[in-house]
Amino acid sequence: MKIGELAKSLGVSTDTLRYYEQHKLLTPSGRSEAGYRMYTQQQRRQMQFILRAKAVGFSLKDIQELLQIQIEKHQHSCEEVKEITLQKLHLVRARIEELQRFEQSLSKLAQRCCGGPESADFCSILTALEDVDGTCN
Amino acid sequence: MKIGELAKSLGVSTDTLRYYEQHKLLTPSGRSEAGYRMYTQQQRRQMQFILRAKAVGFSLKDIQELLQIQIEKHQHSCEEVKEITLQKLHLVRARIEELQRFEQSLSKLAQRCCGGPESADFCSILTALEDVDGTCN
DNA sequence: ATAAACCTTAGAGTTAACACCAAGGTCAAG
DNA sequence: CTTGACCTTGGTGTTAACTCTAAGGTTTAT
Repeated sequence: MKIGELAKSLGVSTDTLRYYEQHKLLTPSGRSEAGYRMYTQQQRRQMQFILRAKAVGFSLKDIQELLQIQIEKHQHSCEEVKEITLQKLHLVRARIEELQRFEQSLSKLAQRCCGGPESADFCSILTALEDVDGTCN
Repeated sequence: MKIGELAKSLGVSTDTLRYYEQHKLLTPSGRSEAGYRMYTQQQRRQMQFILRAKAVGFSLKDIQELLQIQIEKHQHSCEEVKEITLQKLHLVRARIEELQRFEQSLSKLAQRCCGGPESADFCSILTALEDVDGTCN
């Protein structure tokens, strides 16, 4: 299968497939006479693995590791795989907490602001950001 | 006050202050004879405004808008300010939801994996990522 | 035979918010 | 008078995951 067919069948761009090749995530099985990249069902499955891993939040760098392990499964342990997963989980949770702090601050600011058409001279949002004691949180 | 003094008093780098100047967030009040940037208390307050806005999750681009409004308050309405705040709030919430989906998937994957020292041949995480019906969510 | 659709490489551009570097000028203290 | 701390500009580097462009070769359908 040529790059365009694989791309279309998975809903990604050909650029993405070439990018993944460059970054050692998916190597075509070979080249046609004209130099075109050729892919088999095996590569298609690997690309699906990549897409599923992306869908659960793994970065391409994580996925590289996971692929390495997947390809040589019996040389690796469950522990390794779980470790990668847990690390990502912690990272995601930390980011969620940071964003939740933002959410708290922003929703409080928004709640206290009348949001009307009057001049912003006494806007509570601006005041909060200006003043030392403006409650931004 | 010179750039280094302002920077130190606010816990930012001089690079940051120059960057903000380039991006129209904070312009020094003038230059000394030697060409050094000079700042007044007014600029210091503006920088604090910027830092507080950053702390609640606004991007520098948002802050540009907010500053514009703050500087010419009576030509703008509360509505505008609240609109910026609400837009950011929606964006933050959307990002949180995306990350929470990641969190769900990752924690389920992690829970089902034994994480032991045995070979990854039958690792449930890898299996989930490989199979069409592998429950990644 | 030619046009449309596909493929190739290499490289630049995108976004955010800085950090870092080089080469040089300035200022205060001892 | 010299050392060290500070300042200047202009430029490059960082991270992630692509996207786009240019200039050209290939295949397929009519």
